[in-house]
Amino acid sequence: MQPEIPKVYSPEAIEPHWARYWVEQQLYRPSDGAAIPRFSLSLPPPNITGSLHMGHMLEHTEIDIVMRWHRMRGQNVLWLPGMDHASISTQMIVERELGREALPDLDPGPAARRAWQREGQRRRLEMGPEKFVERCWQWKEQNGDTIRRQMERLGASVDWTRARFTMDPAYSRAVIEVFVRLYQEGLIYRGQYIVNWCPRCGTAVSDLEVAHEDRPGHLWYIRYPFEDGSGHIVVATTRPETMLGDTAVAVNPSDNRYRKLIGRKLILPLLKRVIPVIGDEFVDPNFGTGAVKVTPAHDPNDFAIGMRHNLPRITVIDFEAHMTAEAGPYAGLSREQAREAALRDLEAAGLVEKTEDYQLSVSICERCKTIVEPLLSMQWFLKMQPLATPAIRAVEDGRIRIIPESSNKVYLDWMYRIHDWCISRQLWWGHRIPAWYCGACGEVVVAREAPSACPKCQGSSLRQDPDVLDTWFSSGLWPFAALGWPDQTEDLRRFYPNDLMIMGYDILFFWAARMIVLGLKFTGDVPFRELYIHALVRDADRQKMSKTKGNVIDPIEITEKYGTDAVRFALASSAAPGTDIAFSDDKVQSYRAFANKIWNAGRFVLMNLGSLPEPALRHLGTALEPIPELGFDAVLHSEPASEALRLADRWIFSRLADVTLEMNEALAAYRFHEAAHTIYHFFWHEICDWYLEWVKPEITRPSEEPRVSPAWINLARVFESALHLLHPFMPFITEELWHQLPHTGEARSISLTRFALASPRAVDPVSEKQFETIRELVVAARNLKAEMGLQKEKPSAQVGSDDLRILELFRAHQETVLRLAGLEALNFVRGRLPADAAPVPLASGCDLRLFYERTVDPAAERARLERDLAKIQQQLDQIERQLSNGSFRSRAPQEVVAVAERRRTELADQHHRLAESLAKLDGAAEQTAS
RNA sequence: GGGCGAUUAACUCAGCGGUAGAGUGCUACCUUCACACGGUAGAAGUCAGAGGUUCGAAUCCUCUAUCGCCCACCA
Repeated sequence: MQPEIPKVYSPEAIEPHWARYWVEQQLYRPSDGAAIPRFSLSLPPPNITGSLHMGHMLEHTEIDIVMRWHRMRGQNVLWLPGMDHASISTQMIVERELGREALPDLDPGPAARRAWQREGQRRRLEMGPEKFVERCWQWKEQNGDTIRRQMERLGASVDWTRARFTMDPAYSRAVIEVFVRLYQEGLIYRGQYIVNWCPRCGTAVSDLEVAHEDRPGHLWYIRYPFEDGSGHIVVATTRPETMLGDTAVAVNPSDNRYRKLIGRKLILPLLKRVIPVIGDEFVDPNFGTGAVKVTPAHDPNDFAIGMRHNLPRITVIDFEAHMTAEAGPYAGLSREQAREAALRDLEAAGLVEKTEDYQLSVSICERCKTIVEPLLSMQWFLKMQPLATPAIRAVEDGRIRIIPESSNKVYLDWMYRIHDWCISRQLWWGHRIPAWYCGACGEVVVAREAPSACPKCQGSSLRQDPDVLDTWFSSGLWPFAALGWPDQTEDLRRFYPNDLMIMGYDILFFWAARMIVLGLKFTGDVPFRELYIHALVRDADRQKMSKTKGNVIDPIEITEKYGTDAVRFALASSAAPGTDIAFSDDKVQSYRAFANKIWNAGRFVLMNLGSLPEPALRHLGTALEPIPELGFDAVLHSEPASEALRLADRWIFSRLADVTLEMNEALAAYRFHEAAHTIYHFFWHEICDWYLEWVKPEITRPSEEPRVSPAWINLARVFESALHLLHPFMPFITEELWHQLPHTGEARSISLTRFALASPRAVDPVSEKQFETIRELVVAARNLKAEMGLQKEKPSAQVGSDDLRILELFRAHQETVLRLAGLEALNFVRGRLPADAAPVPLASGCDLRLFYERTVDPAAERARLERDLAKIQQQLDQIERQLSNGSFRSRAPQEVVAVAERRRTELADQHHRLAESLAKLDGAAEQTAS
């Protein structure tokens, strides 16, 4: 007994140690040789804005499982880590920090957050870009470090020597290179267009960063009088304040009500501007009044109409969502105030025909929830159409496989309808746009490096564009830029394209689509061959985790509470593709129990190992060295062993082979939950419940032999094999236990060993069948004992069968059966047992009875028999119904019919014997009664 | 307005054409020398509803209901 192995597993006692060990030993650098096959993946770089959340942990767990699995199958694995500068998020968080420093006394909460944000923004503008960006860098150093420590703690087997940050000088060079080349090809352009403008963030955002929310609102019907006083047209609008910027009213030219009015002039109410009635196909005659007010500067549709009809664009709302001077008397009001004022004035002028309640979809800034204002502004855009075509083809022809398949359609639908991408942001933290403007002649210079003079007029007053690029522009380069592109580095050559990418469905468009587009454009190859889309982690009530709801689970906290392995396993076993994960403490607890089970199984092995003499240990160490697959069954079968051990060993190795194949298949298809359940069940309910119990006497018997018994060797092999299979899911506990097993030679980590023990050759249906037969007997005996209330006793039992081979099998394993079933003795009878003993009929065709002193309550006995009989009856009915169906026999596969036949025979036999026992019982009762 | 997904034991979820499964919880018994974060045995489900295809459907098809998500330039 080694007292230093505690009974209850404490993850905190070993996990930090191995986490450090893996990093310090640099175990997860791929080898330098040209060893193929390789397997590569670039980590979706977490934003430096925060610490890791459960979504990251799920993602990192899934990736780590795949990486460790491939590594243990002998592949040269690169998992490249990194972090993203997250332009807009970081800027907001750093602003809030500044605000908090200025107003430290506010009670934390939504109101305080808003106040800090406002104050922080003010302070940012005060301090200027240089100082602010410096603050961001400080934040990055601090937070990047936190994230890295968290990843280490969670056991991510990444190669830290290759870590990248999206604003590293080398990475920034790639970003500029891409921008310049796209510009030179005419794919990047600059222009005044309607963009989604967030007045709170003070920047343009892309379509994807705008969320839509249905809110109750109104539809106001407003009269626009004709210039000549001959009546009016009624238009319907949800945003009356924008009418100040109207430059036309549009109707559908095919609309008979309005057709003849096209070309006439209206007087725009409130501002008294004269605007024309125009005809445009866009207008839906069936909506509202069939006449639309056109505001080219404040609505994307109207902008398009304006383009077609050459309408003026009048900006009446500014970048802070206040009314401009163009709004006349409303100038200076907020958009909300302007709406009220305009309605009041229209009402007063009798121009509001009616008001209807109306459910409208408002656009809000994904980040700060402020209502987005479509505004005209000068921005940089990337033309997507020409780039989308190859990106569509790559997925359609299978060069990129998206899993699960349903995501394919989502991706393609979006790609087919793609719009140009606004890539400039009015922010300070990020990649500065490499464009310079000449103060003298207005020339725009896009270049890799700051030009010293204007190439057109030689003027020297060049000013760089103050804006930065959308974060996703730079992260879109991740799979190749992180490997050193634009230089043709060795890493790029060896690890690009990546074999796999794993991400959540929430960033499929933001990121996956852009990586595919840019990867194909700049490397001529796909960025990754497979894309696995994982689910989102929600709380126990399926709510999204969010700080405001207060339901966020911190990965480190829960990891410290239950152990990383338990949390990882809980995530992996819940990760069925397609559905989000409802995550709860309960789940983790049950896998902590699993870890404890593994620990104690290990303790059992190691404790007994401790009692072995030194030479025996060396012998075992040698036996545990990886052996070539071919040698496996030779070793298994050549060792002399008792009949009993050979069956248990053959069975467990057969199951081990099955399980290994199943797990490999599941993991290859990213069915993490399936693989997890398979190993869970195998370890607990086969290895622990049956195999360990079966071989226990052999193992616990003290030995002074220099060579350990075959039982020992096989136990150690099974246990080590199970550790191998578990390792990708539970790296810490398996690493610890593996190191405690005797190994000869250099043993650096279980994660670097190759799993070679499970040969398909070990699959042995005969042994599995024999084992099942014995298990049925043991379970039936235990059951009967419990039924009879004999749990505490050790009764004797009798088995009867016509099948001598089964009796022979039981006799050979008599000792084991007695021990596992808790029986005193077992005797064998050729033929069936008498019905008046009310034996239990087994599916294998045997009868089992117990001998006991106590007189049995006939009513209880009867209840048992009736219950069993009813169960059998039901099953029998079902199968008879099936077999009596002629078309089943003629149409179902032969195999299926044969199985059904066999099953019917078994059931009919059991049914017959139960009925017989019941009849005897009734007969006896009648006799007693008479 | 389009599209996708879910609906299976008290709870959380697997299974997705051939005898209804797991974990948790529940019941009874057991502190037996790996483990009470344990062991043994057990109870528990007309697989949302209605049609259809099939020898056979929880599984495929259609419709309905409820819930959830994504996309969309209907003022």
